[in-house]
Amino acid sequence: MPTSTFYNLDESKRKQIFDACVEEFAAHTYSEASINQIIKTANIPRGSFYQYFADKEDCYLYLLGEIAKEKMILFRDIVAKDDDDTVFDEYEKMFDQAIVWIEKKPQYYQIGIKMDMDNSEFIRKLLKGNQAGLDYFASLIKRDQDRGIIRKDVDADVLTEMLFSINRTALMNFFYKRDFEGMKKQLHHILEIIRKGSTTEENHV
Amino acid sequence: MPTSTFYNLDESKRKQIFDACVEEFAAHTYSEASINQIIKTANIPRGSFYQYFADKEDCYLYLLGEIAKEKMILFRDIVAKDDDDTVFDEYEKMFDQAIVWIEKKPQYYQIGIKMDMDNSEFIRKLLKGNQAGLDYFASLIKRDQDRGIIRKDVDADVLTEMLFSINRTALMNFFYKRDFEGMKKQLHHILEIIRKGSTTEENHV
DNA sequence: CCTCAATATGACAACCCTGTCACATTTAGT
DNA sequence: ACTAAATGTGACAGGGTTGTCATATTGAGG
Repeated sequence: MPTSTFYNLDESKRKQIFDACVEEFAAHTYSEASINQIIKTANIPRGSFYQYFADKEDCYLYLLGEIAKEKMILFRDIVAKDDDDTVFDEYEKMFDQAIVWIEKKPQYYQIGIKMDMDNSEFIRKLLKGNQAGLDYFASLIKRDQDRGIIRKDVDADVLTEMLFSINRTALMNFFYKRDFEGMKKQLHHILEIIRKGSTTEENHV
Repeated sequence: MPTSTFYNLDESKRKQIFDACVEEFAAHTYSEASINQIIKTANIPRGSFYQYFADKEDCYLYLLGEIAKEKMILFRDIVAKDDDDTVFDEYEKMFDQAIVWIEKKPQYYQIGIKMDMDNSEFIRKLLKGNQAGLDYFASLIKRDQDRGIIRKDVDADVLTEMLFSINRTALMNFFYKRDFEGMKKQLHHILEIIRKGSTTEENHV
């Protein structure tokens, strides 16, 4: 937690510091990010930084917290759920949301990428708790198996992993190429393959 | 290139240094790896390191070269090709090979993982040239489309990316869990889904 | 106006790192 | 045995990092 001193600051100064953190943690891994750089960008003296944050970890957690808040606000009312949606439909909707997020705040997304790239103990612990999404998707798949949409011999966990693995790659690609329509089409195509397979009917032995 | 002095060393001493490099670069990213640590592990003085290698890059390239040599030797005669193989069969064989490699030399594989994690200019350049495999697979897919095994409306590049993305995730998983049979089964299951799809026939509209 | 707490500040210690270089030692050839 | 080249060596310079702390400044209440 940042100190009360930090929260007593002008909002403009707080933003100045926040922005400097975003810039640094988007450009570098947690481990590689430099407080020296942050204070230089934010234009505050070294001592002040430590008046506001206990240390680098404190600063990083603050940053993640703020980003999570913004994300919450952005997506609060956007989630249009349709009970007829299959897991694939929901997946596509989620993907679209992710793309909106990336386009709106590319730097925040890059912070996530860099977070994934780090393998310090601190970050590994932080990432551990992030597997709720996986369970949610596995449950959707099971639901669709009960509805008779997905074959029962498909392993829900395996399919979940496939979807997440592909999602990761696709978002990464999007991030670098920024071809919104192309990416949506490509993902749709991938889901078609996962739905119906890639081989001709004769080969569905 | 290491200096001639290095190659004039006893093989045992060279191995000692090589092993220290493996240990360090398996545990840390290229950027994070420390020459200090290497010389400590190899038990050689600082000056000697620079008598053998121009710098860290030189040392790393030497390491990669040695590993590539070993890999070549290991796989020289193992590649049993069958003209009736589909791209999926070849893919599975490749996966098996990768698993053999990981089981034989887990540290070498980890060096690869750590290499992927680094994003220094030097490593990025190094990784650029590594996309030959992708093209090869795309060509196999097109071949199977001509053979009538894979549907023509499937985009070869998209399918290639799917396969590689999944491969990556699967190998990563294997690396951490080391469940050989489980992993093989899981990959087979994934390929079944990619072949035949995951939905019931009624839903193949 | 004066005092005391809150806040600002940059020099500093302590710890990393890499690459160099003058000097010591070993080895090979005459 | 003597010389010259090859090799071994660790102190050092110059750069980075984080977190601390004594001191300066500011602001608010009596």
